Amino acid sequence: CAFLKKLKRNGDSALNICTWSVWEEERYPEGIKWKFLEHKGPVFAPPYEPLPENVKFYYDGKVMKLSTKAEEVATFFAKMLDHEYTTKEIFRKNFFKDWRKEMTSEEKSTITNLSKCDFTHMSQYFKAQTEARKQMSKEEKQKIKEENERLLKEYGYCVMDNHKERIANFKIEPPGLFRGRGNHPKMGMLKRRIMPEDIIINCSKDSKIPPPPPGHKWKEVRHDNKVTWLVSWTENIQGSIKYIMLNPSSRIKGEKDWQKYETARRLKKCVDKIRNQYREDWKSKEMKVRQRAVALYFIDKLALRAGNEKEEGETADTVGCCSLRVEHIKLHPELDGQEYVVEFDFLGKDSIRYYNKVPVEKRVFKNLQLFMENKQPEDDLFDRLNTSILNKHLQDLMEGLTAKVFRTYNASITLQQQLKELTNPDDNIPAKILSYNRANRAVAILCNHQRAPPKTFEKSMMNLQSKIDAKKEQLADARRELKSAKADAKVRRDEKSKKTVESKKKAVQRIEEQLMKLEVQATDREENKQIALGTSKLNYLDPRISVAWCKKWGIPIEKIYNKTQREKFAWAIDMAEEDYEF
DNA sequence: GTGCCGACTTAGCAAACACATG
DNA sequence: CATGTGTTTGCTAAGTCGGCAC
Repeated sequence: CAFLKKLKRNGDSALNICTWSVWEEERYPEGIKWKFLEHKGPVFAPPYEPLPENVKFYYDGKVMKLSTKAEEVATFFAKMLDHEYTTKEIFRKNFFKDWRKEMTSEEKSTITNLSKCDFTHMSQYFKAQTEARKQMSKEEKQKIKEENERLLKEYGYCVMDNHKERIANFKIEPPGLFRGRGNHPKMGMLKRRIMPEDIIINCSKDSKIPPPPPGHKWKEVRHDNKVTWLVSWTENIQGSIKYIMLNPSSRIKGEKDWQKYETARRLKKCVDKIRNQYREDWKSKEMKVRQRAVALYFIDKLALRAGNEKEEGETADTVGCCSLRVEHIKLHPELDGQEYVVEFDFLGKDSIRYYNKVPVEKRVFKNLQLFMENKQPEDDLFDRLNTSILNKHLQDLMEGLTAKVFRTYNASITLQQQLKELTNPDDNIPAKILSYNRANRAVAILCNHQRAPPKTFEKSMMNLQSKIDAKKEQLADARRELKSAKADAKVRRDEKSKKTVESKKKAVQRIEEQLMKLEVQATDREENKQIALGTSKLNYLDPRISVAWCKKWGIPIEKIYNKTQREKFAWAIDMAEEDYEF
């Protein structure tokens, strides 16, 4: 459809005109995700293989032979022995409770104290296994690789409408011990083995329905074309549903991704109005409206998440904007020469700490003081607000607007601005890429995408530094050689020595360039110590901005996106020209 | 409104892999 | 060719948000 393709090229939203994809030949009515879906079902975790006889478990110093079920769960713990969390009280308590459920009554009556359990022999056995796997011959490794490829080929793809699509996670999660992030009350609980009887298959009626493993039945086979998943089951820790879905490279995911950025671009058009509106609302007579307006200001300015309520005791204690509590902020009328500073300190998604001191407008500050009046530290800051109220309001301001759109919008617009600001036309490619990474980094910092500093960070920095030192020496040598060659040429005045000068010059230049590249690399790495760029790149930055930037400055797209990322963003690579504006 | 569920996106970490280096 | 290092991929937990029942 040439018309739609042109719309796409111009970056205009075809979505405003129709809700189906320009990639798809056929149109879908509202809510319909596909017409035909065929797949081979999931791959189950390999069955438990009992330990060899010579691997012993000891209870209270004495050898004890465990039943297969109890042994399996014991191996989960043994495999984690080196990990810090097996020392944690909650982890141990949860594990022991669930382990006991798997024991025979005899085992249950004997094994009453986890501290008397000795898993070290089992642990050593697994370590030896890991080691042996590493030492495998090339042929053996090749064989495993081929087996994996076979599995991928057989189960890793499906047919959705007229396309063969890659499946994201076709393997069922194996049983093990649950480890939540942060201080999770359920850490150590047994994540049970998923059986075909737990599995719901979703595919089209007229497709070849995947057969369950011999001797088993599916829980259900359904034909729901209003959803995108192929397989689902209910997980036993939180009771939530898990899905098998398509890879980000698929039409259905790509289209959704595109749509997400188009919504963010629509926000761009009305964000000024919305900002004026919430600034007005700071003065509202209604408490609810004021809270809503201050929360929205945080979401917009600081890219905070919406912050749904969570069930207490079921998950780690983390918050987002609407669920902030009084204890998470401190108000400083004056701090380090700045007025009206709010100090945030709370755990967000994945228990990542958000710590920030932000000067805010006086009205916001005064409102916060008001919201905190007569409250305990553990009380909600925005007691008249939740995500549902906020999102309903946002919906009124713009169709399709929700709290998370602000994160997408601010991330993408920041990238675009930073790229404009930081890219120096005279820079060479590595320096331009450094600029790109810095722009990316600005976004990651905004979104608080942190990572644990790599374990080998210091060492790797030192290695890089010594490389730089070596290169500097090499450069000094090359310069000396050039100098003497020049002197030589002056005396001799023949062609050969002139040529030598030229080649020495080139050598110096080459080394200078290499040195610069290394120094750029060092800067980049140092600045990136605790920052994770991947998440924003993958989820928040309109890929068309990056594609356009690459085109504009002649940077090969491979320098910015690796293979997987290029597959995910194929739609954008295909679509964006160098003049694309977010 | 509130609580709950279902579907989907977003997230950091660890294992696997690829590639450079000695 | 082994080894070490940086990059990529896999894994799955943890969010968002809409819809439904009460």
